[in-house]
Amino acid sequence: MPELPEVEVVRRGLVSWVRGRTIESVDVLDPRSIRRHALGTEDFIGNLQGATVTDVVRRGKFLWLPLADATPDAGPGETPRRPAVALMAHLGMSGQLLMQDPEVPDEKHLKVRFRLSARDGMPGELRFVDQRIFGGLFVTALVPTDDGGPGGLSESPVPLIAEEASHIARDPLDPAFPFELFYQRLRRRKTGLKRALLDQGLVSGIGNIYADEALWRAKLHYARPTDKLRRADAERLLASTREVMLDALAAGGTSFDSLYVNVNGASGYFDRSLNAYGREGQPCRRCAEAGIHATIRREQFMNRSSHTCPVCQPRPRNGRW
DNA sequence: CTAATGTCCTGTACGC
DNA sequence: TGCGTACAGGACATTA
Repeated sequence: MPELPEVEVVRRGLVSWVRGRTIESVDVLDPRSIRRHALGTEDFIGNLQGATVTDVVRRGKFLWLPLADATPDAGPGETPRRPAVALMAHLGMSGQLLMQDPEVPDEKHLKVRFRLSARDGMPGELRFVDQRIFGGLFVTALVPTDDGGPGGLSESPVPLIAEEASHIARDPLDPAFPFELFYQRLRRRKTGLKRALLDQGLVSGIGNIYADEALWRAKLHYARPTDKLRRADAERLLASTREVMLDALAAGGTSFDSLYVNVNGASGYFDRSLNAYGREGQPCRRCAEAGIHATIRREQFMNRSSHTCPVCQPRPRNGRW
């Protein structure tokens, strides 16, 4: 279940394999994986064939490969022949981007194959594998951004952002994350804290797992009203998301059922240090250390599971906080 | 405009 | 054993 740390692990893993290489051919084995490409399979392939990958860039959980035309650039002062575009990827629940030798048999859920120009010692194919098909690929325009580039943790940020990701907020690990703007928007909302954390337009990169982990770490309940949240609580919560994500990043991403693996196919192992998510019925570690017996509780919220400690994350009463 | 709900998907786990 | 059902959830469309 890739969230920001997993997507960033994929980005870092991918960049040295694909930068500077040309897409020679594309196989779309399941058109459902490119359903967000409105103009269809032929147009998708036509946009990619012959294009050269210049970078791998991330905003929130969106990942894109900016493309350059394979043909020589237009002369000075002339307009480029084609508008700037990128190959966009979202991993959804179970998406993987794998570098693979052509000899390796197709994965069971292989959806799209890219044959790349040969390079010594490097696998010849980039493969998009996705079991649950919540993820997908499409071609998007690159457009100017007024907030200093895509941000994220990209190595070479360019002043262009993928159009389909331009509504996505910066993430908590982004040095340019605008805390004041975030806090003001949070206060203007009338909803629960977790719902706001999962809104990628407010703060990006957080999914169900890290939302539960960050709320646990900050000792905040998911239903805390956002319109009354104190600045200190918001700051602590943001710091908690950063800590959880940095731990996961250091471990190479989280993995639960081996659906998620990084670009080279290796699973992460951060799941062993989760404190709330998936720990229903088990003791709250923080309370246990204080000599208090408390059991992690799982509740349905927003059609998904929320994990809290009833002792150190008390439910708000009448919204009076 | 905001907030909340429904939809897309497949594989696994589990009760009977 | 097989069958049905619940569950996992990111992003966006739809509804209120």
